[in-house]
Amino acid sequence: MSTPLLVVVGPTASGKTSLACALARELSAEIVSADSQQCYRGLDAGTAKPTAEERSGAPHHLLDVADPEEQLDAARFVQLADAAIAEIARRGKRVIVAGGTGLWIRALLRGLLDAPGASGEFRARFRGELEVHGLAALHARLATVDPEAARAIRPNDRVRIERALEVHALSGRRLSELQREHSFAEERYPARIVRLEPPRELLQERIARRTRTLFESGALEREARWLLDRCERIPGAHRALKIIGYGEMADVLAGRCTRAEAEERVAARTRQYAKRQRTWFTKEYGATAAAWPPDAARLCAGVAQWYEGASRR
RNA sequence: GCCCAGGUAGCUCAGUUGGUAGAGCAGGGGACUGAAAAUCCCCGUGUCGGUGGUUCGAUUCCGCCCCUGGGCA
Repeated sequence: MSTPLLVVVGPTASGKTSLACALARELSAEIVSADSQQCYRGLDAGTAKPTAEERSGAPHHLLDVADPEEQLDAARFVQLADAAIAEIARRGKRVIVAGGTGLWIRALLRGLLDAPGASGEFRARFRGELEVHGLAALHARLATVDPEAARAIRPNDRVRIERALEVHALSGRRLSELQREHSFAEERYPARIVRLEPPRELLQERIARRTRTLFESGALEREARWLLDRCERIPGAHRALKIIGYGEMADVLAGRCTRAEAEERVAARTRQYAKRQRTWFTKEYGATAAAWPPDAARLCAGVAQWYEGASRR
């Protein structure tokens, strides 16, 4: 697996899609999306998925590969992305990875630790115990089976306590040990990072504009209605209501809040999300200078050379 | 014009039997190994509407004034 990857990262609304499309056209590349929400069918405008025009200009992969009730996770993403990358390379095209899900991109580039995947059975049991004993008791249990993980995980972080206990219950191994052994040592692909980092004020303006359009166009409402209908018929679909926008629109449709309140809430959550992404990408790739404002033509020149060198490795 | 209720953090509000005040949200920073648009942690000085008075001390009590609701005329 030595296909070189040009990886475009950045917070939501930073212009990853349009930059990736521009680069793809110039470099004769195809785009692999690394976005944990755009992979779902039916959630388009709400997840700012590339439009049909953008997609026809540059082939995209890993959009619309699951229904909202199907849970895609980091491991599954890596499998799908590996397959897409191999297939693109086989056709002699270059590969651009673009997306905002830091965990998934890191998993693709550096791998995940060798641990069992999510278990529905374990998680159902965990929920039952949480109900009966409370989270503090479960954190205490983690402290007995994996003290190091218990120290690293905050007592209120239900998701991580659950995962650490899950790994131990299913594999008999401590998550903390597996993490130490793995430590992202593996380099799965030669990668060149392009990190988009717009100034805060500009990003907030773009987020406000995008949110405005989402509400004005009626697209979010249409998709939310579709999703709500699906929730009534298909177990697990309600999970998608956590995606920024859909739950808020569901509140509007149920009369729980006004459109203006929902729009403000959506914009705020998007800003907060963008901040988390900025923190992640700065920590992960802060060594490479941020590309802002992005200059597609200049990037192309440097990147084309890099592809040749990296491919020959 | 009169009566009532309010005016405290960017917003919504709590509170101080007189010793200059704190929640939620917003905002800022951070963590993150199969839920990641998720989950979690840290960060709170603001003429307590204005102005006089009482008091050692007033955001708190009293007077007047201004503003916002609601009611009566």
